[in-house]
Amino acid sequence: MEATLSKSISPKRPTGPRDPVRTRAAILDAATEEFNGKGLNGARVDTIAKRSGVNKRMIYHYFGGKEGLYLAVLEETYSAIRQAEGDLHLGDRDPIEAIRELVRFTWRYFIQHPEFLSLLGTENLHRARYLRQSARIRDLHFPLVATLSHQLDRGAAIGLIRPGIDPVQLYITIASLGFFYLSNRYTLATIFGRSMDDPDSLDARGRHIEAVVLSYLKP
Amino acid sequence: MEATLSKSISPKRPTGPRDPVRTRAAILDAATEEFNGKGLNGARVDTIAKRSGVNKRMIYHYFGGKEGLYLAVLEETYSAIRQAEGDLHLGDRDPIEAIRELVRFTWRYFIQHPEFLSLLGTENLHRARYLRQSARIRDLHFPLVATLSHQLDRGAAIGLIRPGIDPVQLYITIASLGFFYLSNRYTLATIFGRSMDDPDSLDARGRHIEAVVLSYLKP
Amino acid sequence: MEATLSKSISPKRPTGPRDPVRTRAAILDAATEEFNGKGLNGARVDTIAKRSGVNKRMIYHYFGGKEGLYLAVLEETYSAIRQAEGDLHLGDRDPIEAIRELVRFTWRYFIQHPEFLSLLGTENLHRARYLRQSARIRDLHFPLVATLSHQLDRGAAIGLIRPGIDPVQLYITIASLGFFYLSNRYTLATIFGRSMDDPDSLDARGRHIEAVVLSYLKP
Amino acid sequence: MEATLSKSISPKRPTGPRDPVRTRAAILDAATEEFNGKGLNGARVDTIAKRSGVNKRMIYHYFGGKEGLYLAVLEETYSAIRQAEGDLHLGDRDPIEAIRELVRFTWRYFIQHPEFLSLLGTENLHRARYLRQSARIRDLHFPLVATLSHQLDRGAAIGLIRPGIDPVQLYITIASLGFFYLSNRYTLATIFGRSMDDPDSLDARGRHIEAVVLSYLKP
DNA sequence: TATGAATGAGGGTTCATTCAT
DNA sequence: CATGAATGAACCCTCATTCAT
Repeated sequence: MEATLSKSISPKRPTGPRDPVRTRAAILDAATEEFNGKGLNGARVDTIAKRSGVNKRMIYHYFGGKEGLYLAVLEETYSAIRQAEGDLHLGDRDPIEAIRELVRFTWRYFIQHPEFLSLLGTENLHRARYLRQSARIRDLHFPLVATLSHQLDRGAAIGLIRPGIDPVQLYITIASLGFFYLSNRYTLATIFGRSMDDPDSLDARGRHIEAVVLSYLKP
Repeated sequence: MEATLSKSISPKRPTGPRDPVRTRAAILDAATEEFNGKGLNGARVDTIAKRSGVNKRMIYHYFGGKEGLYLAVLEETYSAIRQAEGDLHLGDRDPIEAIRELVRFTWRYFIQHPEFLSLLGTENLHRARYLRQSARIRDLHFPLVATLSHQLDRGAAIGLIRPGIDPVQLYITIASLGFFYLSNRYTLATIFGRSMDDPDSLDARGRHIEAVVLSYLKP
Repeated sequence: MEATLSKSISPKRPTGPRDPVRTRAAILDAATEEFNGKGLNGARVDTIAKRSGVNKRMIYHYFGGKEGLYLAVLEETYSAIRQAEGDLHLGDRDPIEAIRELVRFTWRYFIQHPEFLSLLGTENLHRARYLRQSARIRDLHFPLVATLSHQLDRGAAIGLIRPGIDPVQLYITIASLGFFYLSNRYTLATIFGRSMDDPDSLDARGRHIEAVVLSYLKP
Repeated sequence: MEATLSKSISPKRPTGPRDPVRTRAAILDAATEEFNGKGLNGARVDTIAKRSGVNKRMIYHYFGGKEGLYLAVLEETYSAIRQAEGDLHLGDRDPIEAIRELVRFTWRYFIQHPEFLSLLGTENLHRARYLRQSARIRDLHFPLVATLSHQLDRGAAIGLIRPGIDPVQLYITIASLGFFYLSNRYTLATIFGRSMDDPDSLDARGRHIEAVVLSYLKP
């Protein structure tokens, strides 16, 4: 998605006169790239302006400032994953299948969206000071919990899933197993002296995660 | 440990005349506190100097600069957890007991040492650029892997543990389940609208983690 | 020229709103004064900013940094002397006359432009590390060598000038005789206990230089 | 001379306890090297201490400070060239021969002692502020002027040398022709795009200088 | 005599943001 | 809507020098 945007918007050519939508998108896109891997403090407003081919002043016009821009990026990022998650229609499947699919999707999404991991890391370093200001963010997560809760109940009722599992706890576990591996892969590779990045390692981790979660679901 | 040092060294009083060991320790201590929660870019050398009660120049004298100091903090932090881990003497216990103890210890340690989580987050944002320069770091982790491997083998031999478990994979999982919850508790609390910090929640998470890991070990 | 600029731009009054050309010139002017007599290391960016009446940040905006500014000053300085030299139209005169004029001009120019001497001294202390990065500098000196070469050939052909004189060697000699006297006048005055600065001494040196060069030209 | 000292005093090994003469010499030697090519501002007291294998405090003990050390280096440097010059016994030769020998010696000495050129450049950048404080410096130069004056008079009396030549003026010219070429060789090489450093170029310049001076002497 | 830890005053540079056009 | 020159506050780091041992 990011690559697509990068391709469609030349970083050198100005966005052209008077195209607010495009200007806004270009800024957001460049900002996502810059905040990812540089953090909030490390990111440079100048770099974002240059990369987006937009005048620096526009960032203040559209987003109020660096922090406003950062929050917009954060919201956009969360919105994107929940959107993709919703497209899975997990509610329509069998309980075990639904959870297995969520596990696989989460792992895949984390691999394909390093900016999601990075931005969350940054935001937690700041103790969610910015995310907390978001009005939309809570609502974005109701469906996920509701669906998971529904499937756990159904699975427990027919004896396929251990009863009493907290859906939030379970989701955190599903996310944990992939998130930590990927976001900490650099230090992990260093301390264990072993690549974490190559396709084989990623596959092995994916299978391991699935095994861990499904073992836990068993009654 | 940090708390202890913080208490014994007044931030206002100078470290006293000519006490290199104490000066070095005071700097390291203040730096750990500053890098934790501010990150590498956000941390201020001036603040570290002021908090440690030593002249700013001494930081350059002892650590070469901000980055050298940061690396020293990182090494110290890793060293501390591996040290505490070693004190558990996991090799002397029964396999399941040893792993259960490692799970509990890890969770406890993460709770009590937020600076460990924070520093690792920061270092991974920088893709382990600094940690990679450390010569000692690999050696620090041999014992952990060796012990875990040994216990997994023993457990598998007597039919108590599922065979074929990769010890590194397992350790990453054990760490994941606590690390992600704690380091991301701020965004998690925000998106799920539920406290993650109170004792009850921490206890519940601890029990959940233990259940997940032990389910997975079962043959 | 420098004096003129210094007069026209008050060091206290800001350069006025939004006048890039003037801002750039003001910085360059103040920098020439500061590098002259302080050297590269001794010069202070703060002083340059203050003297030029512009914000310190602008120096980085226009010149990239202290060293970039220094190189710009260097190029400007070289450009100025070659420009003035070109205005003599030495190619249009008789050979001996042309060289005599070059000798006189060079001496006069060195007296009137102490910053030229000083900057070259500084740059040679640094082994031309900065000048070497200049793309324009070579081209600036082609005409001088060409003209001198032409006149030496003509003079030799009609028997007025000793044949076989290397134009570069001759130019270096012409410059030497004035440059060394002026740039080293402070130590020379000290070791010989005799003023080198007063008009009479300067006149005497000028006549001496002319005599030396013309003696050498004779066949 | 410098090389000799550098060889006899290991930069790593401390000068040993209680050897004032050796300590002083080691500092002076390292300082000459550091001031040469770095200038007064660019030179670092720490570097001098490290290179001389002597504690930094000793520099303050023996020379009072950086500037005192610099002056000592300056005096030492002047003293060395005048000493070597005196060893030529120019007063005992024929006039033309004596001057030719002085020209050759000066050129050779400048080539072999780049620190002499560099230090004089530095000192003149500071308008001889430090050298002027030296009590010895004047006396060091009497013999040179006296000898030169004597030989010029003798040569004029027997019709071999143009009468009325000012010995100081002549000496400055002799020094100029070599000094400028060597001290400015870096910028000269850059602007003329031609090496000034190789043996052939140095030889050519030496012959040129001799020709210029001798042409001028002719009645 | 000798050591090296400690100091305080700045040096160059960077940055988010504002302002005139 | 758009530009990029201009700003001032800090930030990291350096250095000559002094002090306790």
